[in-house]
Amino acid sequence: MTTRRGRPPKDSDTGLSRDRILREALALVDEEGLDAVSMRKLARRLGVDPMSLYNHVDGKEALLDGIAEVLLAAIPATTPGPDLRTTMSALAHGFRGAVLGHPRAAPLVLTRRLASLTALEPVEAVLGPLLAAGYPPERAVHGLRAVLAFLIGTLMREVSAAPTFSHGSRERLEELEASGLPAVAAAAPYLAVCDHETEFEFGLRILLDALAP
Amino acid sequence: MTTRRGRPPKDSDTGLSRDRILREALALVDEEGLDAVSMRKLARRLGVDPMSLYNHVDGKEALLDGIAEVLLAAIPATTPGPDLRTTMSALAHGFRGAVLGHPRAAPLVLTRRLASLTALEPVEAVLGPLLAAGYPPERAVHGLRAVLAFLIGTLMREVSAAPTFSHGSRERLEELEASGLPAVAAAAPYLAVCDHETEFEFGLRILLDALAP
DNA sequence: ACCTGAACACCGTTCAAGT
DNA sequence: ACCTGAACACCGTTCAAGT
Repeated sequence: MTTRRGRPPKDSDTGLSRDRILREALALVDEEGLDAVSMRKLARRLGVDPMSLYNHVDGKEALLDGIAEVLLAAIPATTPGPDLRTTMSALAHGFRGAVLGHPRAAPLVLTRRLASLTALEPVEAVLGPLLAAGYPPERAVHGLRAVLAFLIGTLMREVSAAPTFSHGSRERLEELEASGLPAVAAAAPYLAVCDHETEFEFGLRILLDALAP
Repeated sequence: MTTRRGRPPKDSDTGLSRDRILREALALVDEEGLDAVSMRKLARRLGVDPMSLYNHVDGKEALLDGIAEVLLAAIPATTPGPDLRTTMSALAHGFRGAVLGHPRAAPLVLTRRLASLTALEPVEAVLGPLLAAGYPPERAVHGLRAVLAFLIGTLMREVSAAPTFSHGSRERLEELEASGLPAVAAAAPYLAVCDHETEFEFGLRILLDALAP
């Protein structure tokens, strides 16, 4: 909220800026999905020539990276809790919350190799307590990566961009039962349904049991 | 290798078929990457009008789903081993091998919600031993899903479509050390490097310790 | 320093026509 | 049943021109 060098409020209406572009782009993704994003459509929404965007953003790929970074920046800062387990759990939930806040944009975070160092604070917040608890740094990093891999995989599923054997349709259940595969048939009622919340907690618990007992 | 109703060998040269299209598409992805895939370019490679593809494939999205299923079909059949742990480990390695066989196509498998029931045999191969060992089906499914989430997340990273804090560049190391974040700086040498093989084994071991002790 | 618009080389897909 | 090609409504980005 620092005043902006006396420029008139025009700035936030017609004045373009990387920030305004990224915010509008995220809104576009939220409303119409990732596939609907195009430089031209985004420019139309901003009331601007498509080429004007290139003054603030390095092309479409960079635009998508920018959106991903906006999401990452929304991970709430986490102060170390009473023990390792609760801080790690809080961070995992914070990451999940930030990503699920914009489900249609989520694949950008989960899928792109981000070059920048956004999201380094959350890493510090995990690594700090682990090191303080006496974990050797190498093992701490392995642990961090295992949890992160799990988070990325579950979130991809939650956001419905990854394979499940579900979405609870009646037919799905019948297909599974008729598959001719005995174990699949026996577990069909559970395969046909997927409660993301409990799947998330289940996997996270297992990992934290192993890492922060 | 069943003979094809006496049609001349022409079939595999100019004759189009879903199979030939998918094989050529996978080759195209392997050579030029996912972004290079277009119906028109694929048709050019097949020496055919772009519109001819639509006689065998339902559009571009369906084409990409088809490629993903080709990859999934390459998961080697796994016969149950001596114990739970080795069969589950074998399956995880089989999945990883199939995906890493076509790294540039991998995101298709890891990222798309597949409608079809390909890859149901691997599920049977995991669930069977779990149920036989007395696991309640609900818990078996949770376990399966936790492992799958981890696999998807790690593979996404291996295939370089997901965030890391590495690829072992000298500068990366220095950036991390200069980040001002003490734990990040302390663990910098390990953060700057990522051996996919050992990360994979580490995470898998933890999960299997919890699921098949 | 920023914005514009024409132009280029592409896309996926519909549709009517051919064999 | 399968293949074709013109046509439509889009793309991302370069480049020269404006202010």
